[in-house]
This record gives sequence, C-alpha cells and structure tokens, in this order.
Amino acid sequence: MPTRDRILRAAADAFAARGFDGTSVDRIAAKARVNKAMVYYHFASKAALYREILRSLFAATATAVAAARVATDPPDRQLRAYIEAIAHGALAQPHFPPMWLRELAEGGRHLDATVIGEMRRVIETLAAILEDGRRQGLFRPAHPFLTQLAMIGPLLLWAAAGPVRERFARQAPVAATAVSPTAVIDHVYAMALGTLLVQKAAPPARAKRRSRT
Amino acid sequence: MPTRDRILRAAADAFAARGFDGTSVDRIAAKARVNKAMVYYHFASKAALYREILRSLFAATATAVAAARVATDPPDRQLRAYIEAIAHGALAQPHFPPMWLRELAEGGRHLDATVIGEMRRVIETLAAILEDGRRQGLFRPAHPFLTQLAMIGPLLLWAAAGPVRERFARQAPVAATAVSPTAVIDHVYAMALGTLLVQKAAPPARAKRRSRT
DNA sequence: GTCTATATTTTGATAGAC
DNA sequence: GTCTATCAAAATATAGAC
Repeated sequence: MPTRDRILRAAADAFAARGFDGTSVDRIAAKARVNKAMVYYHFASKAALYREILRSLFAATATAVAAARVATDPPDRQLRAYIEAIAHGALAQPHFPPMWLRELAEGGRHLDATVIGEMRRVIETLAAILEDGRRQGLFRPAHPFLTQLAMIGPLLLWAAAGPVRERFARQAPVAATAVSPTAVIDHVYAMALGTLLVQKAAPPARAKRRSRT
Repeated sequence: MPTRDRILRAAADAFAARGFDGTSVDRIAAKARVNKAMVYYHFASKAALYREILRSLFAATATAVAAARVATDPPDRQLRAYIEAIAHGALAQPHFPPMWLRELAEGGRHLDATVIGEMRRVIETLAAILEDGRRQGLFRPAHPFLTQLAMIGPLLLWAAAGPVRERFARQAPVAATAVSPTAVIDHVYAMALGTLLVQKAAPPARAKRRSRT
C-alpha cells in the first residue's frame, strides 16, 4: 500500500479512537510504520490530514444516500433505502460514527465548506423523499431536519457505542444490550413510518400535541 | 463562589467544548481565575477532575429519571415523564450532551464504576416502565436498550448540535434547521408510542419485518 | 489556601542530508 | 520519497515559600 494511504488509514483509526487533540502525529506515524517527517511531506499539517479524512467519509456517505433517491419508487421504499444507505455508511466505515459524534460535540470545528455541502446533499435528499410522500398522500407533512435527527440518532449511537456496550454488559448483566444491526435498522424504519404515515391513529389523549415549528 | 466550585464550573465548560485531551489545566485555571497549583490542590489530577464532573452530570440525570417512575401511573404517562426527565437533564445541564457524545466516541475511556451504575439505574427504570405497559396490555414487548437508543439519540444530537446547526443554516438556507425543544420532545414521544402501542397497525407490506433480538 | 518557580515530557513542525 | 536530528512551544505535575 502506498505510503500516503497507509498514513490516511492509520490516522483515521487514531482520530476515530482518540479524537483530534488526543492523537499525536508521532502516534500516527508509528501506527503507519512511517517516519514522522513523511506525514508532513504528504500533508500540510495535522489539521489538513484530519479534514481530508472527514471529507472522504462524508463524501462516501453522501453519494450512497443520493443513490437511494429514485423518484419513481414509492416514497416508503425510498425512505427504507435512505436509512439503509446511512446505516451501511456507518457500518462499512467504522470511523464515521465516532468522528461524527466528536464533530457534533465540538461544534463542527473541523467542518469545512466541502463537508457542509455534503451534509446539505444528504438532508436535501431526505426532504425530497418526504415531499414525494406528502404529495402522494402517503406521508403527513414532516420536518426534514427533525426526521433526520430521529433516524440518524439511534443509528449513530448504536454504531459508536460498541465498546461502551460491552463494558456496560459486563457490569450490568441485567439489561441485555445485544442488538443486531438489522434490528436497529428495522426499528428506525418502523419508527419513521409510524410518525410519517397518514393513516396512523393520533396519539392518545394524554400526549398534548403541539405544532411542529 | 468557593474556589473548588469555580474550578469545577470552568472545567466543565472547557471539557464540554474541547474534550479531555483538548483542554489544558492551564486553560481551566485561567477560565476559573485561579492559580494552576490550586487545581492540583483540590483535585488529584486532570483525569480525576474530569471524572468528578462526569459523575455529577450522570448522577443528576439518573436521579431525575428515577423520579419519573411512578408505578401507579399509566405506562404512557410514565414514558412521557421519563423522556422529559432526560430531555430536561440535557437542557438544564448543557455540558451533558457533548460530554456524553465524546465518551461514546472514545469507548467510555473515562467512565468509572459509579457512572456505569448510574447508567444502569436509568435503563432499568425504562425497562420497568416498558414492562408495566406490556403487563397491562398497552405496550407490545420491546427491547429496553433499543428503545433507549431510539429516544436518547435524537435528544442528544439535537441538544449537542446547536453550533453545527447554525453554521449549517448559514451555508444551506434551503433546509430550515430551527426546531424548538418541545417539538423534539413531542416527536420523540410520538415515535416511541408509535412503535410501542399495541393497537397500532402493522407497517405496510414493503417493510419486511424481522424479529427483534 | 494561595502563589512562584521549575522539573520533565510530549507535542507540532522543519531543516537538511541522502 | 525517505530519514536523522532538532527546535520551540505547550503539556502535566510538584516543591516549597507565604
């Protein structure tokens, strides 16, 4: 494998595990079995290296998501494909969930215009699917951003929580924490449809409904 | 305010904003307007300080959640109270969401037995509520851990994503990102009920249902 | 409890030989 | 493209006076 790729791979491992500030260039070089000076030969700085990894992770997911949008498909099938694309992006690229969670926690300090653009592509795809459903009378009007949070939240947490889950299971064997990937995807899909489908009954009296802004 | 409290407050701000590795003791001391040596007078190490903050955040939330469990209340009301307790914990303690997301991303490196114990209290409370609902024929059987992920995921992301949301809104005015706190809580509650309530119709044919493990 | 001064290590980054 | 050697800054932590 070319040196540059070895660096990228080692850096992605390290950044995902320990974050930007928790990862030293020395460590990246050691993991990649490369001299530290080589890191600076291939990348302008530690921050530039980090941003390049972020960009490639988001670009891959955004592309996969865009493929889920087949305007001629029924909206619920499009939604299923959308969820699977995101879930697959998170599973196939194990660095994605931790890095994304960290970026959220840091207020997106390392997000550049390119990455923001990919995010926009993703949420616009979702908005288009939701609008298809609404126009066809299948979905009720829904807030794209809120819908996105509701779907990506469980997926991200589940994908990133592996190690914590294990520790938790050891110390608290009461609650079973083993959940299969497909179970999570199914659950998210069922939840999304539950709130989107028009024919669903309104929640019971106790839930005071306010309008979504 | 006592010195020790000033340190705790400044440290919580810094750790939430930049993480454990991204925060220096110098910076904490400066923010607290305290001499650096005082930090080490009151706390054994930077890690011990961090853990103490984590513990107090989790303890507060776990206590609030336990109060939501009123066995004589109807299960759906208990669930609503549970969600509100967690949401309120996240809103009233703005440091909680970013710190929790970071811990997830790092595999819970800084979680000690105390914190794990608080987590257990929380999920056991949820399990009890779900079991109430099931016994009364109101809820269908549900996986507590999966249910927890589905509820806390959107809440955490929403609470932590404030700054990213703003940047996103500036660069991508297409998708409205403004969502009120109550809208998020309502949405999470509606979603949870949607998947839990027995009387809900089964999802349409296209959604191939697998059993939850 | 509070401060100054300092020891020690690690860090990001570069110069320059090959 | 690759390596050695090194700089300058920043980091955690402590000793010891007041």
